[in-house]
Amino acid sequence: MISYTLPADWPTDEKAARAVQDELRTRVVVDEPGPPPGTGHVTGVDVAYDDERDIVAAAVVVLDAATLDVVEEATAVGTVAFSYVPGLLAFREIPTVLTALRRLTADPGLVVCDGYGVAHPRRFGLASHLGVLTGLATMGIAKNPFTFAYEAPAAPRGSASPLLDGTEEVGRALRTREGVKPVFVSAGHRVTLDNACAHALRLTPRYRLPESTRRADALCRSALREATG
DNA sequence: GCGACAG
DNA sequence: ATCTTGTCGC
Repeated sequence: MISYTLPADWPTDEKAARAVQDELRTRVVVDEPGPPPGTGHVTGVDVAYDDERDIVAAAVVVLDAATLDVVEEATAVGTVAFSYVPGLLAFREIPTVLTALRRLTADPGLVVCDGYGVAHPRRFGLASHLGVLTGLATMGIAKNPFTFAYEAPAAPRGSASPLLDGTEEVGRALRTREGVKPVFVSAGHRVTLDNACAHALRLTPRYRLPESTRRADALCRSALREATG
């Protein structure tokens, strides 16, 4: 069941947020392969902030998974109700992201977030949180390894190495461009890590970062400029 | 206790 | 995330 509704008891402080994480983290589904790469839709999600006025702009961009052409776009502007705390990013971004998703008429398909899924201290990063709340298949692609360890993947595009929390592989450092710093992929909800990496490669025919997040990044920035000035 | 720390 | 010019390269 797909729902873009923000829970009524959305937390506003760290303690409540951690309690919410502990309750929802048990609902993450990791035994579904997820949509096959190149089929259906892939939706990029990103947000931009104006720290001066506590404003946040979210953008969702639906792409045709086969051609990477834009199918539909939507934005939303809201108030930041949670400060940045590493590990609690979801509480800062999700409210406005849900509003943007609500404005979509197309099926989002697989949602690609700018950040982590289960590669998270509590195995419940932004992508997993969004997945559990909506029921959508989600994954995360981050630009930094957060607190996790990894060995540099081989130079060729497509090379990967495990992203480790101790001895547990929580994600993968994936080389999307030859000889360029890898991106950090993790499963969010209802997708496999292997499948998430396959999607990540299909989304990066030209740049290090996936087309989905590049598109969403550009859109949320312009939405923020429009809302601010 | 202190520093690090996705965006 | 954000503050920020010019510049090298395809």
